[in-house]
Amino acid sequence: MPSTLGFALLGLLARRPSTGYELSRRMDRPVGFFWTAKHSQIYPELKRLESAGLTEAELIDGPGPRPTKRYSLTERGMRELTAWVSADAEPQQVRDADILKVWSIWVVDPGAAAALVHRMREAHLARLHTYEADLADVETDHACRDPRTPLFASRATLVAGVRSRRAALQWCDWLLGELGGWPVPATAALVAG
Amino acid sequence: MPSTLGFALLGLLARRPSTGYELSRRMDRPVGFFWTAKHSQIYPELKRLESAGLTEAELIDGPGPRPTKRYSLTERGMRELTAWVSADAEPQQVRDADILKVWSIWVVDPGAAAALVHRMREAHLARLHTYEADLADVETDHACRDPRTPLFASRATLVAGVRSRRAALQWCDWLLGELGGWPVPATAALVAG
DNA sequence: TCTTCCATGTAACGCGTTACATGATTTT
DNA sequence: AAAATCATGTAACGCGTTACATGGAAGA
Repeated sequence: MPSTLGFALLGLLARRPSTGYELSRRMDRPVGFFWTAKHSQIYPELKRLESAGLTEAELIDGPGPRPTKRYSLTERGMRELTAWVSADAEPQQVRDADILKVWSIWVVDPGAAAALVHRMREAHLARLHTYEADLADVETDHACRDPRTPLFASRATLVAGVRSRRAALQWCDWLLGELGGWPVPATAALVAG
Repeated sequence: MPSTLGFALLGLLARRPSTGYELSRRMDRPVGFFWTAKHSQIYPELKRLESAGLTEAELIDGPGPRPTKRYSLTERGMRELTAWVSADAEPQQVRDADILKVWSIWVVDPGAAAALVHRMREAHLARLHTYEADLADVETDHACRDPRTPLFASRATLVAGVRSRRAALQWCDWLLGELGGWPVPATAALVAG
């Protein structure tokens, strides 16, 4: 069975055939918002998928010193993809370095803590704007309402992004409120006075 | 500079000194909700932190065949931790296999898609209950309101968990609504009729 | 007696990032 | 002429998981 990256590539190829380079470009967005890979990981994985019979390659004209291959899904590849989508997923554990940092936020004074949360808030806000712009773009096509279209699925992931970032923003605001009501250390108090 | 796991361990030791085994138990919750590690990763990392002068170990009585060491933070360790908390973090990229799966959800029929989203919804709900229970426990102690206490930071991370899971639940419900309005394939239609 | 828990480690492997390597075409 | 872009790969390294190894104490 392919790795998670393998299924991401199968998902890209199910939408349309591509070369390795195109796949590494297409990984950027919107799927790259939730799963990323560099080209150095993509090329070997494509070879593995091909030798597993899930994709097939056709040699085409290309610029570089090496031959260019256009990959597409085989029937077996499509079956593997649908099976993976339908299958029960074991619950994944979260890894969030920001929240880990907040878990140790008590070691700095509330002023420095608030500064940290402010920076996190701005990062979430910037990401929210990106998601919203891409979502607006997707929604100009009425096909995005039909669950059988790739565009519907892209829209669903972007909506997930928008909602999670809005929740993160609200959490930052809540946290700033909690930090704000407390006496600040000497330097900050002097500035305030 | 330590790895992210290193800072997680420094954060644990800043709260109280512990042996390697205790640290691997304490990684479970609440910090483990957002960063996990197995004991096989913790023991070598503790050695690295010690040789970097960020922690120090004291030999104590223990059961196993090997000597037991109780680790605690040095002054330098505490300084590294506060510097890391205060420092600007480079934006981390998200990795979410669930959303990746939804990004390919268009390859299955809307009935199977809805079943998948239902299972995701239940997983989020179960996690939400865990977070809420731990949060209720933390909030019995009034120290959780003071930003200079470890309990405040634990509370902040648990609130983050609650809010993100609630957002995920609402997204699942939205997605089920989008999937629901569409004609289902033969077998499901027969059951409905 | 068998299993579980306590307790500390090492080894092998897979996934992911950074860096190295090559060379044509297009842009500055 | 130099730099960026197109384009495809390999190598080295770090982080994380699974499996292996050891042995005492407590409970079923």
